[in-house]
Amino acid sequence: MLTHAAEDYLKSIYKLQEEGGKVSTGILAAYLNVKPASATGMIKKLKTMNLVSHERYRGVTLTDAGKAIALEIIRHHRLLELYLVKALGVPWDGVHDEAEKLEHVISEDMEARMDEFLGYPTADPHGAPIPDKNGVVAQTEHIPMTALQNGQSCLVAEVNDADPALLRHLGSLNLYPGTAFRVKEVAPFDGPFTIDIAGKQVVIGREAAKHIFVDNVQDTETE
Amino acid sequence: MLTHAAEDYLKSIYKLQEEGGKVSTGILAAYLNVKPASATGMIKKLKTMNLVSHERYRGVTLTDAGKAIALEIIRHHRLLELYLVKALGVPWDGVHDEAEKLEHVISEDMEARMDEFLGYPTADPHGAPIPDKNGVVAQTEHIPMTALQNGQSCLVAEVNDADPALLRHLGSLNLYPGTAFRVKEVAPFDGPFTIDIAGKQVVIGREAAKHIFVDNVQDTETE
DNA sequence: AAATTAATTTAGGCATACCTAAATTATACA
DNA sequence: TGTATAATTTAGGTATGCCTAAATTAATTT
Repeated sequence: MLTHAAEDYLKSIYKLQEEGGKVSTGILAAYLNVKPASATGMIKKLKTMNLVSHERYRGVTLTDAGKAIALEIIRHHRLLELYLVKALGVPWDGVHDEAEKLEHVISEDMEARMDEFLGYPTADPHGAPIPDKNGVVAQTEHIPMTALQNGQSCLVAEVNDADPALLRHLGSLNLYPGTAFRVKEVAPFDGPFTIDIAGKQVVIGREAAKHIFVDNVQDTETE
Repeated sequence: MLTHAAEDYLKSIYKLQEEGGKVSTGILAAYLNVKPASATGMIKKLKTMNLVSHERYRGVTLTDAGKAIALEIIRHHRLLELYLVKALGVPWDGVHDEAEKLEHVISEDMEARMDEFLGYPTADPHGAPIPDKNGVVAQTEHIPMTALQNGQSCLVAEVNDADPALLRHLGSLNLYPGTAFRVKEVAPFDGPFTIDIAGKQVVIGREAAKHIFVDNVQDTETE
């Protein structure tokens, strides 16, 4: 069995690979709040286990075996987040940290039981896809909110789960995945967004908007 | 924060203190499947943290602070066991190992939410008392089944949770805490027990009986 | 009381996973 | 192309928690 740290490295490499592309030692170290030298050491170890490919100075890539483990951990994490919200009523800004600890520890049996309890869900409370038990991730098209134009309407698809304070803020505005809103005004020079949501008018700062992703974007009349 | 290993030591010292009395380095090491030298090392560390008292060659005792932590971990473990049975339908012979891993990892918030979900229970699925959130353990009088005489009836109070195979066996006989039975015959020379349980007649081997504890013992007519 | 046996502790080592500091390699620019 | 800068790796050190083997202390037996 792998150590928790090794699992965290694999998970992080997967995520960085998804969004960025090339995963350098430095990027990985920064992402994990660890010094580059420490990342070098772990990469070496993972390489001997055939979980990553690595060429000096050229970055890491997951092997199929490494990717399978990364997806398994991500599946645990996201199932746990949803389970904590649905079964125990934990607020959505609290589930990330709890799941971060539990994901390394639960058995396959518990994973299966939570999956069944939740009705085989495909997204966690923040809208991130839950890989199925074979590691298949439903492909989704999420557009950054910052790309929206005046007058466009859409559905919240996903929000970044890392910052609890941001999540509390978004929760207070009801910006949960699945919620519809319409862009009323985008202030110039990278200013804030004014949106219509559930009949109310709300201002979303640029920084917050960067952490929100949407889909079902449609052009509507600007009044 | 304490390491998982340190928590396991405190928990084990507490349990050995409960049943036995004096906890020697060797007993503790054997209980934890560790060499005596390793136990010596951890005891030293726990002593510097004022969690145990220790005199060379005279055994360990928990300080109040150490006892509080031990009870906290035991509370986690037993709440988790009951939660896994009630909320996720895990069979009672599977919950011990799962709880053993989770007990070190759950937050106080999760502990409180499980406690509420379960209705502030006082015993785990094996009948062991769950300390309350202040570390108070309800005192119970559990008599070993091996002390029962012909014709006595009683309620199952607690069974040893360590051996899954035994638990499966007891489960198949419906010997869960709370279940009533009556001793029909005790075979001489430390032989097996024949009991009446839910209308059926069942034979319980001596070894199994050692792991069963009862209460509400009453003398009934021997037919 | 001395000698044997058992329990405990000390000493020294290993693996994990982190760190800092120094050395190396690659890249960018003048 | 040579040199400065940035990224990466190597080298050596820390702490945890385990191990074995040797030394010490206590308890038991005769």
